[in-house]
Amino acid sequence: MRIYVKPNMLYTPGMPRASTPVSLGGLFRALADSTRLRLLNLIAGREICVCYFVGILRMSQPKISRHLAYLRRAGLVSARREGKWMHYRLEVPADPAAAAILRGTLEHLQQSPEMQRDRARLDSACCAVEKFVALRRAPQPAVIAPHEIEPARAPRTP
Amino acid sequence: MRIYVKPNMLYTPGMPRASTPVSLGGLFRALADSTRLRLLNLIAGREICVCYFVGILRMSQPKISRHLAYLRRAGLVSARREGKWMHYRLEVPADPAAAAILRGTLEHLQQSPEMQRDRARLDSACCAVEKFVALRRAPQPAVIAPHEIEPARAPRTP
DNA sequence: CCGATATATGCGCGCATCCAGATATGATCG
DNA sequence: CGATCATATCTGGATGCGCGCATATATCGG
Repeated sequence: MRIYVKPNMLYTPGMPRASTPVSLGGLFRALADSTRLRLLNLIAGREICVCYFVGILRMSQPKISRHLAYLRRAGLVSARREGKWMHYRLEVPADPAAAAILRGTLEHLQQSPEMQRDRARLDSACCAVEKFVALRRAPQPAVIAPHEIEPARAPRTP
Repeated sequence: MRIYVKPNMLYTPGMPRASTPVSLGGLFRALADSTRLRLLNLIAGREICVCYFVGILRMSQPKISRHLAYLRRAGLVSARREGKWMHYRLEVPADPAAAAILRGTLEHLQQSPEMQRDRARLDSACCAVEKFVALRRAPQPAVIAPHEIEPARAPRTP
């Protein structure tokens, strides 16, 4: 059940090196692009398939895919294949500092008008798929339980 | 009382465009470099002169100066000239989201061993200047009152 | 197997950003 | 003024990174 990492997959230059232990520098590099911020904003709390991103952000599919790959290499999202579709979900960095910063960032993003618009488009796309997503039977985004994406919120967990 | 911006100063390419209203993307770009993170870690809470950075981080003076210029253009630090010396201090972004993220980042940086080492070197440099700073009479870093750099932190402020 | 579909990757361009080394600028001192 | 010091900027080369376009890969339906 490998998660889409081909055995002979080349190192694609221009991607953050660390994949699991996101250093803060790596985290910020991953966040330093508005397309990736919009993707993260949409992905927060749900598991979404790529076609929604393409339809909602109205960007080319390779561009979306490339940024998702960047986020995947940075350890901020993970992918699950289901048939033809790839579902992305937020992945909480192992480094607690990085996790806290990411969480705070996502929180602040929700106050941006553009981000709210994106989320609204996603919500309506879930009810009227063909309106935004040019795909016939695109799978619905699945909401993820809050505790799955907001770790270490509790005071103490041994 | 212009703050070191020469009237005919060229636009230095490769710097973030926005200087005052730091968008989140701009903030993250400014934070996406480990040298700048180390500088911010040292600068947090003090007003420091450039020569300390050079001595403590053991990097070339132009490199330090360039990253400080980057941070200055990003609106994260400001500079004050005093004779030959330039003193840098943290500048809180106008955007409250950016300010919160910056504050949180600085907080988390303090837990990194490398950052703690840097701060320790700075502390001892204040007592034994010539040991780290290769300058004759380098001015001492001045501590800045917490409320000046940590806005809206607190119900309580001594 | 074949074609369609969903997604990922290769390639090339252009600009941003890194760095080291050289040099310019601004201030102080003799 | 001229020397010196602290700092900033320029130069040039290597690399990072975003983009569009073309193409590869994986899966599904017939």
